[in-house]
Amino acid sequence: MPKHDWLPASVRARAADRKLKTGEALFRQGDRPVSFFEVIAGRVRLSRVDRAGREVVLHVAGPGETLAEASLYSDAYHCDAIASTAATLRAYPKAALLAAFGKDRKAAQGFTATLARQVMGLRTRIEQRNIRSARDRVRHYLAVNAEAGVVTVRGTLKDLAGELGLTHEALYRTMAALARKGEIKRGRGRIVLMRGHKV
Amino acid sequence: MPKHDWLPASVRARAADRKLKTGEALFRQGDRPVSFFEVIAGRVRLSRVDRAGREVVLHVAGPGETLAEASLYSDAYHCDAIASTAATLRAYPKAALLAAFGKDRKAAQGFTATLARQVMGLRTRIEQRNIRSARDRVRHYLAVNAEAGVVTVRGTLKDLAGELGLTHEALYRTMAALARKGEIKRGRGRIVLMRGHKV
DNA sequence: CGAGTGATTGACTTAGATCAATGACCGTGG
DNA sequence: CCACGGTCATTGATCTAAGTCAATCACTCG
Repeated sequence: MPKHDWLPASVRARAADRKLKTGEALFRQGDRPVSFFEVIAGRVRLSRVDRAGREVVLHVAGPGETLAEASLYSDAYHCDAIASTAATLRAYPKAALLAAFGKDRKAAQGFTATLARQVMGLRTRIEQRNIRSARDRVRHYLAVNAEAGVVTVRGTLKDLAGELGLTHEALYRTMAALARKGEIKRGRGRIVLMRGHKV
Repeated sequence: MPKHDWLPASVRARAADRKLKTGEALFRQGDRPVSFFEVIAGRVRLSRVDRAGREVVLHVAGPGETLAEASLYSDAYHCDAIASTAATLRAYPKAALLAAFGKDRKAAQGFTATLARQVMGLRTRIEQRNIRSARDRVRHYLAVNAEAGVVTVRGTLKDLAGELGLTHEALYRTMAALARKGEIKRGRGRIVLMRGHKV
């Protein structure tokens, strides 16, 4: 997860927190962006309303995620941001941020590098979703996220299931099957990949 | 799709094209990045090899796409890039690009804005993949990509099926069903959303 | 005029979603 | 201190939507 360590102190100092109740809007399509947001707690969804009047969700941002970064470079939001749960947001003034980028080469570069890394990570996740089989999807996830053959699971398995685009039941079953076959070993919060198992 | 119009002429001038045969490597994990690549034709996959010796694909880049942007800010590739088909790549020297960003505020900002837009687009695609039902997935796609109620299909429907994470058969059937219900009207290369159909 | 590919539809199969139930583990408030 | 409500983890049974295999038709391109 991005640590936002590229944020210069000058901008951090001017951050303001804002709380939203469920269903409350942070901004609406067409509003002029004055801030750049980071989700501290809760969940906020970005959505549009289609011609048939239905809401189309573009993204759901959770804690640690950042919101509508493209709006930093445009003068109107192109979607609504609405709290899906009670939520706390950290608002960084857009002007201060842009000014900092102008002055501070490191800050601008840090921001760009963060985005570049995000792009690559997101593409990897999409690639993962192209895998139909639950087993191979899990294998792909494990292979991509392993450090020296060990995957550390942050959060609950239910969350992981969501990230993988599986139901939690499917994930439990798949993990159980892999463990049964000796492909992995499970411990609290960590999964060890056993190398050399027959494919 | 990104037009790369933020690329300053100074960098464009120093671009060099390179052709790869199927299976040929553009770069390998650990190599020092000297260029930033754009796919002109063909397909190139980014992948790693896991502990069990299997290749894990991180991303497949097609024409117009850009490769390993994060490597601009790191001094070693963290994956291999291998041509999946015969391919043509455009290489922009990393040093020239970075230098241009230092001098030319507009260029740096353009690059960052492009990345920001990509991040949002990719997140929307992931959101779409969270939708299980083929019908709703197609509906989501149409709603997100419609301009004034009309979606222009670029490329073949098979390609679109791939982008949606569906088999082409499933897509054909779903589209036929939506057309039958009067939800959409199809013409060559375009799909018209009919508003006011009952949900 | 074939050969190759996209578009389309049918029949069949299956993997994974859904519904459901149970046990383990908290935290918490009386 | 413990009983209770909540969530996670896990497993079983069932069902269905989408994948797979297959065939046909319309094109386009040398």
